[in-house]
Amino acid sequence: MLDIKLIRERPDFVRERLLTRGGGDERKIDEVLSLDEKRRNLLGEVEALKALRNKVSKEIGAMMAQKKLAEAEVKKTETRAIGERIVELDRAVAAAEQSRDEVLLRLPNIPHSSVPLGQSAADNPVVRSWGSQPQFGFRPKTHVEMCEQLKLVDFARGTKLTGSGFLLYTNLGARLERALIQFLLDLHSTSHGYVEVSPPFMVKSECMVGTGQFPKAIDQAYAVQEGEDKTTLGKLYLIPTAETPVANIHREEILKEADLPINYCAYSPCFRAEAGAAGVGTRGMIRVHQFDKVELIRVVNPAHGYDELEKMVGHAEAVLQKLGLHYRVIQLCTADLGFTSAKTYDIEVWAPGQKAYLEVSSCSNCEDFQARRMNLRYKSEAGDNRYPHILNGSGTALARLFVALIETYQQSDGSVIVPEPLRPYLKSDRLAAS
RNA sequence: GGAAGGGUGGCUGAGUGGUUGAAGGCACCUGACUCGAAAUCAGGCGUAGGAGCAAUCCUACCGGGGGUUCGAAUCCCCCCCCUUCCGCCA
Repeated sequence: MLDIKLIRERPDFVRERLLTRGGGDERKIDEVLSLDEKRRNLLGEVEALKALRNKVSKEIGAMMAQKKLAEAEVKKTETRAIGERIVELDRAVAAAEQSRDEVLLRLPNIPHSSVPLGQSAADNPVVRSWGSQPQFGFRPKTHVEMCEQLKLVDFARGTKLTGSGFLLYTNLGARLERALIQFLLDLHSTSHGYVEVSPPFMVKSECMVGTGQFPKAIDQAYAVQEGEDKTTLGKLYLIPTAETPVANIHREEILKEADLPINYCAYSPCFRAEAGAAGVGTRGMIRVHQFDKVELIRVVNPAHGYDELEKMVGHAEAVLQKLGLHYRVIQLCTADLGFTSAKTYDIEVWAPGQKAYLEVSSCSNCEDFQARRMNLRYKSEAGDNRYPHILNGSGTALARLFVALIETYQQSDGSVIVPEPLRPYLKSDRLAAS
């Protein structure tokens, strides 16, 4: 959530920055300002009345103590009307505040000044790349062919169980998935200084608001119903990423400055309705409704937010380097930036069977945008409460990593060589049809 | 799910309708004393919103929400959480 004070004091700056996103949100600034002014006017009015009521009530108390009962009764009768007016105005203030916040909660974050201007994803610059596209002496297969031949994933039965976009990993496929999760968690927790956590896979709507999925993207979430109790429907949501529960761990808290930075890594399945994406890359494992991911979350001092973002990208890149997978890092331009992010790098891994780069990580600094929504603060050395920067990065998403891995390491005989770092986890150096 | 007890400031712990944003203690900060420290003494010490150039002032907050009242931490209703016991259960 943007700071209402910033909008009040520098509306032109906010409008100009939002304009670079191309979403038309800058047009809502006037609405926010007028709702905010309405709220403040009502607030001033009701607070003056409350001050009056408090004063009179004390006077009544004093009269009662002096046994001037008749006089007190007269005052009480006079004051009754003030109370009624206060109730009305309180409701009006709450309504104005709610209207203001409804608009405010749907405004995206302001892009950082270092983010390149652009009109679409086509304008995202490539920052660097690592390795090179592997060459094959044969036509490389797609992961779909390979999964079927090696029986790594049973697409048909996954669909039978739940529907399209849900995967049934089988045998060595299931083992590989589990090996990858463990490899990733071990790497980040032992080599990169992240504390491993294992969060709930369902959260309350407050958490979804905190990390920015709600209210705007509520159509992308799966809501849960408890047993036959229909009143519970919509109270809990399946998480679209571990970022949601993990970034909210300290919501409503005031941390100490010395507690920062806080670094968490977590595995979770991710549930995404992908509403409106039907028909787009629906075949195979590239775009599914449930996938595994290891997420990195950092809560840092704002002074170091952007240095820490660079480091976090490095942590995600280390995954692909260790696995020997060719990738490139791109920076999202203003038009492609996610709702909560001020600056984002995406990491795209090369998948030879797809002849395409697949996004396996997105690393963002959301600055204080999420901290403000979840009321997460830290007490500075100076003694005042401030909002920390919250960073999130995939380290990395699994279904696509799985794809890149088997497509990259496929052999002419149809088997897959397992890269060195995974062998201890998989207890095998090769995936082959049995 | 049932029963009982309980949720007050960083901690502890008073407070059952009227200068209580909240006694006392601990912790913390500043000053005095001291070569320095400890002890002691004096003062300070919550969060948020609003008005104001500022000093400062006002409003709200005692788990959350609603109600009664001129006035609620205190009374009433609903909900949440914690502890213990019982039931159920991987």
